[in-house]
Amino acid sequence: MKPYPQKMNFKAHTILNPPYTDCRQCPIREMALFKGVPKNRLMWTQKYRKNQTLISAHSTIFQEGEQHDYIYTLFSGWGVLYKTVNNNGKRQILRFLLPGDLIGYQTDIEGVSPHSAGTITEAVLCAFPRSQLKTMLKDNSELALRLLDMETRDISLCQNHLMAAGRKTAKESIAFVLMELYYRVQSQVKESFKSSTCTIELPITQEDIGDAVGLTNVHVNRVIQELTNEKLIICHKKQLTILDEQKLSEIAEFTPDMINGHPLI
Amino acid sequence: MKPYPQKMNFKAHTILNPPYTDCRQCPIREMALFKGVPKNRLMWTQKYRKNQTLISAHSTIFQEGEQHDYIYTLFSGWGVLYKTVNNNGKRQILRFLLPGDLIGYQTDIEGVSPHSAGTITEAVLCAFPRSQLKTMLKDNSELALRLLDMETRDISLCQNHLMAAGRKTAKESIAFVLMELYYRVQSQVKESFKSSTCTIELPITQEDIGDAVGLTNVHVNRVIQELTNEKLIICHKKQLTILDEQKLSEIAEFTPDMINGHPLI
DNA sequence: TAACATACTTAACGTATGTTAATTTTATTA
DNA sequence: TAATAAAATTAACATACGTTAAGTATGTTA
Repeated sequence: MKPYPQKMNFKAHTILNPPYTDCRQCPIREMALFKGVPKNRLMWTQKYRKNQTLISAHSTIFQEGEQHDYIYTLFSGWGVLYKTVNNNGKRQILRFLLPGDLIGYQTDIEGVSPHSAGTITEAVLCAFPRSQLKTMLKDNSELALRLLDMETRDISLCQNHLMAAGRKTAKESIAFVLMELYYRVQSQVKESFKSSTCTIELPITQEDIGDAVGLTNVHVNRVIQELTNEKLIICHKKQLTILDEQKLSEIAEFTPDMINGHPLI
Repeated sequence: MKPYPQKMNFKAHTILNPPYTDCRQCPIREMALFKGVPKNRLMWTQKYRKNQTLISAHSTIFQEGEQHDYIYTLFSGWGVLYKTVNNNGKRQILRFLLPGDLIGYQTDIEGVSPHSAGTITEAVLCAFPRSQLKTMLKDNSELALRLLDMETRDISLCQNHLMAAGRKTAKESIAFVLMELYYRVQSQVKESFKSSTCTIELPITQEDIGDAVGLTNVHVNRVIQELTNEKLIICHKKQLTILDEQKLSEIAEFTPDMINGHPLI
């Protein structure tokens, strides 16, 4: 197997054009860290935040082993958190990042990140200095509790993910990834749209799916063909349609409350 | 493969003989949740905690899908956090539990646990009502920050574990598990003993190791024989000796600061 | 100490998934 | 629109790990 390129095919962190949004007007705030903070107390966010940055697809946000002084909120687009096994050059995707997700909070005591973060699609990031966050958490226990909830959700996602990678067959774990992403996306769209469609935009490659659960792109393709032939899904041109939610849930052993049981809204 | 028994061979949660320890005198407090709380403010812990319970080896603490009103601190002994794949009966160990570890904080919004917890050896647990903890966290931002640090460490452990299960070979991932446990145990013993020995008590079975990284007990055995023949380890009668820390670290891609970078003491 | 259960060890064989490589489809850029 | 790169698809073949099973060592209980 061709090892995952060390220098990535990612273009270096490219800031294309920084737009700007007032935190008080932020349409995704209820999914993000500052959920529930009253608008008149969003002064500090306004004061300390960097302007938003628009980043091209397949860029690096930060790399494993690096220090970085900012923590980020994904405002729009998809991203990915991953680690690379140096011995064999393989990549393990730890998590797909969707709007509202916090990126870069985790570091060791020296501020070094244990994983890399990058974009999958073009994306907009909000940034906040880590030092400021620490102060804010100390002074504001509600914010600390909110962050605690987010980290607790991340542990649950990671544990489910671990079970998929460690103990599920290829078919089960691929079904699991698809269902998880399907529900995470669905939980972000408005209630009114939720039941109206069973198709989502899925901007990831089959290699990404494989790197999430420890399979090769070739084998992921075999399984996706199988799921397609069984009329469980249609997965084509970055669109995923779930044809048989019931059966797919059984194969994946996925229940919607793995997502909805840890709501971020 | 024989599926992991649904009803476990675990004896039902057996309280053998409840000892008692004053929180203010607790010898492991610096590794546990209440680290750093001044002794004169440990009143609430004294007031609300249940007496310690001594639990026999291979018992269930709580089960996946159950509600439980207490959160626990492992005072002594080893435990394990796991999930079971219903489809194929396999067990995925999420984490080995060592003294100081917090058990049962994670639940969904209805208070249902996403995983099971059990003991490996005889163990002593401290218990605290979940409802009280919530209040304490709100009133005491230091405690919330401490819990946040513990959860952040758990995410890191889980992410490393995920990489081992998903992208490492059998040899690499088994070496990884051994190194992680070796360092976690070493980080718990006093500084003075640290360098004096490279042997630890390892009370787990080869099946446990397999269930942690997605391998069968037979294959774990093959690899352990291989590591033994290469004079990297001695693993016999629940004792593990690291003969070549350097080489083993390279195989596992394990660095001590994966543990020490998130110190709980 | 005997009897039993659990864990470890080893071997022979099976299979799910990996590897390589060629072809086709889809996306990107000139 | 043509030219090129990236992703998906398919086939033939290779292998790391799983399965089964039998034997040995170790731990536990009567």
